[in-house]
Amino acid sequence: MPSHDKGYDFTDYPPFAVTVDLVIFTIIDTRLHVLCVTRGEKPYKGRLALPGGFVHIDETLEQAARRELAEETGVGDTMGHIEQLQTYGAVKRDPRGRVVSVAWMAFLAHDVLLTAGTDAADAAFLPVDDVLNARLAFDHNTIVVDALERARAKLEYTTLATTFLGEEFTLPELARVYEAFWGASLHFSNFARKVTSTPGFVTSTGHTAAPVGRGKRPVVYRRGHATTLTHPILRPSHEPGRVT
Amino acid sequence: MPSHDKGYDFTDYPPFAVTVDLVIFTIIDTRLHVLCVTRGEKPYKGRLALPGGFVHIDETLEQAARRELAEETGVGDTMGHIEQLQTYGAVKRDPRGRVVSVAWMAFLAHDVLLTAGTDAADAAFLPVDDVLNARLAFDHNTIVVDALERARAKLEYTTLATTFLGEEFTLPELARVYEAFWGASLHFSNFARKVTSTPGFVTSTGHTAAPVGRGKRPVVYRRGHATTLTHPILRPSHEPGRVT
DNA sequence: TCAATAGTGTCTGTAAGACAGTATTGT
DNA sequence: ACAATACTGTCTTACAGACACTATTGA
Repeated sequence: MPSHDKGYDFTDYPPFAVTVDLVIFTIIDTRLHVLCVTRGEKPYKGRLALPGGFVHIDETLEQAARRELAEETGVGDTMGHIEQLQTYGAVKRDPRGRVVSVAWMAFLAHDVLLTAGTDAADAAFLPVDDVLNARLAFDHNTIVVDALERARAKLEYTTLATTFLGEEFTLPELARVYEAFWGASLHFSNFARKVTSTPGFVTSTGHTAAPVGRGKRPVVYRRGHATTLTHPILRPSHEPGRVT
Repeated sequence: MPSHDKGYDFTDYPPFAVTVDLVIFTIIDTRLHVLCVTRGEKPYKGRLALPGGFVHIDETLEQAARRELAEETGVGDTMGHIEQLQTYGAVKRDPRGRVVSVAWMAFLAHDVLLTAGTDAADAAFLPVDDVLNARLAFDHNTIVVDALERARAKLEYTTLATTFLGEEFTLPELARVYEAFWGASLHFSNFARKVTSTPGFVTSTGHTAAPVGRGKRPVVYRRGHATTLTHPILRPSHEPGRVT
């Protein structure tokens, strides 16, 4: 029990445990995947769960999230994208006691994951549909649903789709990121025109990549400096994101 | 220290305190206000702060937020709008020890506040600019900035602006809600056409209200069933919301 | 009558969506 | 030659923004 001796007492607060849980998205072979672990301890032993763990007493929430991310995937701080999602605090969400969990969402390129050595043998990327249909531990199903909806919405008005790709990428590859998230095939010709005409979204490298199958060589692009889109790339469903 | 006797121990988790803090917005006389309290205890005694308090061991985070909202304003659960904003967990954000705060944002109509009796004499609605310029306790300045940006963005693509008004309202009143948040005068004629042509945004009552000054009687509307807007009402600045 | 408020009508520029057409590649 | 991929061009429709104009009210 911490006593900081500053003229006031702090011994009578309700004792909580605080954890972080991560929804780590990546795209493997045009399909969206989420990192899951199999729990080796009670409670929910043997069940699928999101990676996460207790926040240390001397680290911030973001440090805890990045630490867990590094432990499970091996990627460093500069890779990809991470942001706080929401905090879950139902009274009985953890049978061990009162645990509040700060959920985070991370976007990673899959080729980064291949080079980064992960020693977590119990962790695996599963297709998002399989994760949604599985019975996860705790309230992790809810967290995945919330993260997915938030991620889908953010792709519309940010340039974060590029974080799923390497340093260099082609427009068809970028389009497949959107399609993986939205589950719909978008009109590529209009997509390409929109992306290239948005200032700061992508910049051409001038050279082309190897042809895909028997086709024209696609132009190779890099990320631009823009982070938000004035004119969003809307989902083909034409329905706006449900916002909570 | 809770021991639930389920075959595993839970005594070695780091001890945290969890609080909720509320950014309660309302519009008074066309200006945006935020509820602030003056702290009567250490730390930061005498300083302005956001209303909030410790989460009880047997209540959810949302219950704690709604309890604090009711304590400070006297409004019930069905009034206005409340949503979770973000959680703040810097290591030394509270000098008493390790406190994680779940921030919430609430939208309330001012006339509701007048009828609801509030017994919190230390609480007062202050103009948002004054709050932003004041040195608040803890990291509450950051929380207010984050809440304001989130609120401004949500007005664009939701119908939440109506939560600042009574059951019945006029289009000029609704326009002034947007102007209060965005700090810019919008083109009212286009605004009125857009609002009335958006299905489910507002429904006309058929009758008119008293004239404002020497002018035409405005038509009285009620809220529609829509919650999100397919075609957002964009800020006149034409800059999209900065998203973090 | 005048000024202030609350709209309605109209015009223009821009962007989205559909889709035809062209260029480049492997088989 | 043909099919597959990666674009470019064009057309239509819709909406945003600007602004002129009308309607109603009090001073």
